[in-house]
Amino acid sequence: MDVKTARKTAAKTKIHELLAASKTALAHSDIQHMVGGLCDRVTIYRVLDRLAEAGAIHKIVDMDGTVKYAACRMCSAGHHHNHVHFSCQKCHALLCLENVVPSYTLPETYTVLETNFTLSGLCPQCA
Amino acid sequence: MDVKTARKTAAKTKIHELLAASKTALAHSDIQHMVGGLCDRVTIYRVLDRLAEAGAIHKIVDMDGTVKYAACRMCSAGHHHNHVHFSCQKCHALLCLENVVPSYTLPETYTVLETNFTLSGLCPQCA
DNA sequence: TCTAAAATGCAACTCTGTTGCAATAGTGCG
DNA sequence: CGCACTATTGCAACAGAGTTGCATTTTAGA
Repeated sequence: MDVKTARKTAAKTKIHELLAASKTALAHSDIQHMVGGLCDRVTIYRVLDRLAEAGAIHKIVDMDGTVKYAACRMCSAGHHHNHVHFSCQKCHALLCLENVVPSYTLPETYTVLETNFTLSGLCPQCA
Repeated sequence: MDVKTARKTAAKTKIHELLAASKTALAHSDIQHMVGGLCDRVTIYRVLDRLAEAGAIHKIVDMDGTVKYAACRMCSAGHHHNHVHFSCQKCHALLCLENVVPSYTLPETYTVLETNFTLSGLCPQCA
């Protein structure tokens, strides 16, 4: 049982701060640009993985296939990520609509473990 | 107004047939494997683009970011793609649940142009 | 049959993400 | 405080997906 104890590092702290401060989900390239030369490209990937693993952030795949990350905000209780994401086709921002939870009916034969609802269009700023 | 007239080619026919015959959505790599040496890797990309452009197939981004394609079946009327996709975590199949259409309520300030609902878990075969 | 343009093949390239390994730096303990 | 253990980082090299330019082939229509 070798339990790994996470360490506090500059990169981890900075990246988590950036995500927590951002109103929209950020792509790896956004983060890379924002941290400047603080750490390596690979480190960012690894930090994002660790933060996601730890449940501090969640990973979102946009409709166009780009991967983004957002800090978990209202996930404290139960930690479900079945809320809706909105992807703006103009400014390419991806935002979490934490309080929009869609409903659907599925045959019993399917076991749902995760959901991903993404709406695409124009956000309030770009409409 | 130079209208491009589409041509019927071996690659296009074959790829469309494959997609029409498949119960699940196929990735580029699946198709590449299935067509054998019939055509180049790049040609597959271009044919898929053209078929999607023509509305014969639609492009789906899976929850893990992989891109897949499926023939349009029930899209004849209105041609909306707001049905649900199911992604199996075990066999990695991606299937369209054409008759499952979720409902949700969104603030008026958002303009929705496209939707992408993907559920992930275990399909009837793998459950 | 002939021709314009659509489609293909090939090579080279970009972008995103991963992996192995040596070097660096937190963290707990004495 | 100083040490040891190991999580974390940087670097380089690699893998996979997708794109682009260009010369060549092929289709469809006249």
